[in-house]
Amino acid sequence: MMASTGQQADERDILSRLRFAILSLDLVPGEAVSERALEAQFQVSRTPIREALFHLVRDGLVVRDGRSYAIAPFDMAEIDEVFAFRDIVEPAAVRLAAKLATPEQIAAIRHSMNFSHEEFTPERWLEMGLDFHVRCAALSRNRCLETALQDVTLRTLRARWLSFASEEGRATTHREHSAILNLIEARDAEGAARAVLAHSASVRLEVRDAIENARLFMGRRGIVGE
Amino acid sequence: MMASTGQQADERDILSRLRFAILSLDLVPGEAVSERALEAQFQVSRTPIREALFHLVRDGLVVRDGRSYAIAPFDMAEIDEVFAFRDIVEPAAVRLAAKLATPEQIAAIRHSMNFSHEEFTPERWLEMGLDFHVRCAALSRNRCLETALQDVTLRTLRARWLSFASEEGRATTHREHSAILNLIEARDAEGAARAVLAHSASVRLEVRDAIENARLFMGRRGIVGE
DNA sequence: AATGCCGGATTGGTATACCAATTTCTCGGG
DNA sequence: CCCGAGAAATTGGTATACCAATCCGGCATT
Repeated sequence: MMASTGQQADERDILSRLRFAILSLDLVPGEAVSERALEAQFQVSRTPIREALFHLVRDGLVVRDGRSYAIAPFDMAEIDEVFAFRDIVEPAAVRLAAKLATPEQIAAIRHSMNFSHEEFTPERWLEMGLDFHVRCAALSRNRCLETALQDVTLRTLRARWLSFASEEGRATTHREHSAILNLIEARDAEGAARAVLAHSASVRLEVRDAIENARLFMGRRGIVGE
Repeated sequence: MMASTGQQADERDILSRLRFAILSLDLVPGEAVSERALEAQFQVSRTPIREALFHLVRDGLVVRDGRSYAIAPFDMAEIDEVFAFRDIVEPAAVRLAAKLATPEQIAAIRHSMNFSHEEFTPERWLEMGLDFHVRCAALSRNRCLETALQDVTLRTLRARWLSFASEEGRATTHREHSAILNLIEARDAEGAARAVLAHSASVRLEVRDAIENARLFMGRRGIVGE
């Protein structure tokens, strides 16, 4: 069946618990799930399970085929689309951010960035939810940009989770994020846009590697596309 | 209480019925709603009502303040953000569309466009749901672009509904849409991008006008922002 | 042995019952 | 007349019961 994660009734809400189970590959990509099985596993009734599943479908971690649910497989094609999309939207977002961000906002991002980097635990990294890119997008003062980036960021959540397993990957990310933030602070819109594109390209490669490495752990159904 | 729309139990699913009630201003922007009141009005149990409300919150037609629901007021600031976002994303989408669209896809869009224009009924226009912009975005073969445009299009749904009350507004829209589609067909990526921007600007003005005109019908809570 | 049909088990969708928290109303004291 | 305390009603959140559709397996027939 499944491992240790979700048996005793945590305090955390069911959405977080389910998401964690998916991200940690406790629930296998490509595998079918049913509301009732989850109800039994997580010891909550179907109503909140259903609600959580809605969110997870929306976030792309669960897919529906007709009436039945399945854990979303890794979709290489989708990942390419996500990064292509980000390359359109994120440069525009940081250009605006470079114009509009206040020093306080920048400091706040830098603080939580360092905080979560120095004392890294999967739960914290996940709980904080809004990550760097979403918070930068928020600096653009355009909620559409912010939520679009958030949606799209969520779709690579599992892959990033995989690639964040190594301290090295985290360090690279932290360095590039710092650089972007500095450029925003310096009001260098074009520089920030370029840095974002470069960062995107490197993360894209990392993510694809991480999935390839995880390929062995997953059945043929676990990875699709391309 | 409320007008004629939703009393007898239609066949249509509750999400459509609720959305229609909101779009037609049967449910007043800014007004509080409760699951139980809707349950009584629409003669379905709270479970599907909750589900529908979840979708409507996601689409921006309903807002949550703490635990309670309210019909989303028109938000002028949000509308500006929506159009700013579209001006970033849509040109990129049609550029890709101009590269990738097949003649069949273009013909399909043109057909349903003319179809829904010639024999216009509010229900059909609404039911078809995916409208021109979303379908064009789909031509980019990037699902992120498609869903981002869809999300953002939904957020101006009520405003466009208002502006589509006049045959004149519909005709203008139809003409501009045709022009964009022709440019895509001609593989003129830059021309299509320019046409989209021009169209966006004109629609933006139309939409703001429509809301201003509707201002009188709505209480102070019905319009916020700016 | 292969196939097709039937029945039970499982599924998601819906209705309803129950609860705790919040809001609203009322009524008494100042 | 105003204000506040407490009770009653209303709210969203959750659990559960019920239903119809679907899926699956086994048995009978060929």
